[in-house]
Amino acid sequence: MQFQQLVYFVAVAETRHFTRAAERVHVAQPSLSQQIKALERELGAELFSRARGNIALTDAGEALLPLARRILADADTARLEVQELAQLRRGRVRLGATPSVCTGLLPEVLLAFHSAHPGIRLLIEESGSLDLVRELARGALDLALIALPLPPSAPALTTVELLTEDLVVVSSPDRPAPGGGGPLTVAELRDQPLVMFRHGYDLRELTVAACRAEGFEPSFVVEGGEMDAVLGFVRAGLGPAVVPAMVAERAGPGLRTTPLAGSPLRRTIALAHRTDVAPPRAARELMWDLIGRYA
Amino acid sequence: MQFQQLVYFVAVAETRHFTRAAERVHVAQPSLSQQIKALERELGAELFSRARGNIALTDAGEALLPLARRILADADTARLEVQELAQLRRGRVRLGATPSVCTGLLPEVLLAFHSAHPGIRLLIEESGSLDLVRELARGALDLALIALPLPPSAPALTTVELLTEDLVVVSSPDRPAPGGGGPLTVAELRDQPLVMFRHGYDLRELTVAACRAEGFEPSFVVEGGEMDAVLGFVRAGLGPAVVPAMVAERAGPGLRTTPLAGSPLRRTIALAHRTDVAPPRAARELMWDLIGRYA
DNA sequence: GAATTCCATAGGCCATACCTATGCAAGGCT
DNA sequence: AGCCTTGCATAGGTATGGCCTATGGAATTC
Repeated sequence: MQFQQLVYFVAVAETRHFTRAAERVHVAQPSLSQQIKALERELGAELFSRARGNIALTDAGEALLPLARRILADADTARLEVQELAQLRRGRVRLGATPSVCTGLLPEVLLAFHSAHPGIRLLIEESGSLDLVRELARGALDLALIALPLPPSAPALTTVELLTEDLVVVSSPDRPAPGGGGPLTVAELRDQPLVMFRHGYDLRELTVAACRAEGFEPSFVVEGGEMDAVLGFVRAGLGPAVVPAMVAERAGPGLRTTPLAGSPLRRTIALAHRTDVAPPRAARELMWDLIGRYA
Repeated sequence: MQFQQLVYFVAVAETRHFTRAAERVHVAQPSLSQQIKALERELGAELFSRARGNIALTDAGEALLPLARRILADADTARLEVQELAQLRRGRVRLGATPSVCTGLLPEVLLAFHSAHPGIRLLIEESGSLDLVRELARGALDLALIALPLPPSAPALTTVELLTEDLVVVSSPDRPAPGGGGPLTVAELRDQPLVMFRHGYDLRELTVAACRAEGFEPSFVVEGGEMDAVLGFVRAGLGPAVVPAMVAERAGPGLRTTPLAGSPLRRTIALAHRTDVAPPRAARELMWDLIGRYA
């Protein structure tokens, strides 16, 4: 059984006429006759009663017709669906990102991507790098934006470095500037109880690690909030916080930004995906957008 | 798109392995690779992510898989249904017959046919010849058993004469034999009020026509019943009736059968079907049974 | 009865599906 | 580290078979 044969069969069934059916499907009449005959031979039953000028379906033809139509409709549907996926008219991207990335660089990229491909659903998972790597490995995510280096448990992931950004100290302009106004050193944070993120933010691990490298354990005024809450606490004057420069820029008014001297605190944001399976078409497109914009 | 390509595609999707999929569908691995590639080219999208030892469906492949399965299942269903029809494991015969034929010759034929082909539904329409011919022409019947000659309105029907049978007079043994015991002439029915069938029985038209040919109009004790009722009335002694010899034979005890002298009353039962369309396979089989048994 | 209509058949051509042999890249083993 | 195995892709040759044109043959029409 072949798709062409079914097309021919349906054409004859609908026109009740071999010659006109042949015209409709754009083949010579003998070719159509042959294929109908081949189909009949394969199925072991006549499909049409060929009375001169009165072609009619036999009972076997009657039984085949609805199935043939459905098969052809399914084939059309398949072509259409696959094409829509390929042309990014449909689909989804499951993107994981750390909270600071979600706040910082994602919004404008996602806006541009969504404008270009309005049919693609964007599913964002906001988690710590560790969780994101696990979700990637499980296949629950197509892509993830994480801070390098990868956790040691990382399975076979491919990473593309997108950007390295400095971390800065934000504080309330209503309070004395930490360190007196100029660039700060990490050591100067020793006496500054910080507003700190909840566990899971790699910013937290990064900051704590930098303090420990300077020989002290940082102290926290308050800890546990998400990005927005932390900025709010800082703005209210609870204390300074260490955030990515990009976040500080966008945080709006009411915050003073102080760079860290010699940029000892940086982080590298990378795009990660599984090495063993290529990301879906839509995800590859988003990867391109990200790489083109930042790398 | 071709059925083979879908078969190969499903095999690879299920085994997640080109080489094993090739074994499963009994082709060489390069052939399978080529066909998958051809399918991907036609659809305009990759269907598998070919990572060494980890073949996985892409999103396009995910979209295609359920449709491919359904198409293949439909194709199997089509093959099966058509075969079952062809092998008389399923199907139906719509058979029309006059009431006397239904009573007389149909039962044993239908029993034999049903035993041979238990999957075939038998739909009997019991009507007068005129109605049967009309139903045949409409395509509402596959076959009809009618009394010849065909009504003048008969469209293009092919008839096969099955049998010619004498009509006989049945009467109650408790009453004096009509005509005194020997064979009767039609003329002798002039003084015999008959038990007569309802309109629609060709036996009625036949009998009345024979009487008129002898120059008299028959009179009826009672009229309007079906075959069983008529026999019952005769058995009860209401009067004699003219019935086919075959019916008289089967009518059981309680009836006296008197032949008509010189067999002036006969009828020919024929099998009729449309000339322009061949009857379905099952109907042809039943035709063969009828012709083999009676012609 | 000649013409027309319409499906089937015949024969040649070419596309393509299949095969075997080989290439090439990635792990795994000694 | 280097060889071997595994596994998909590629190359080239063969043959099946689908499509074409030309023709046959039966039934209907004028």
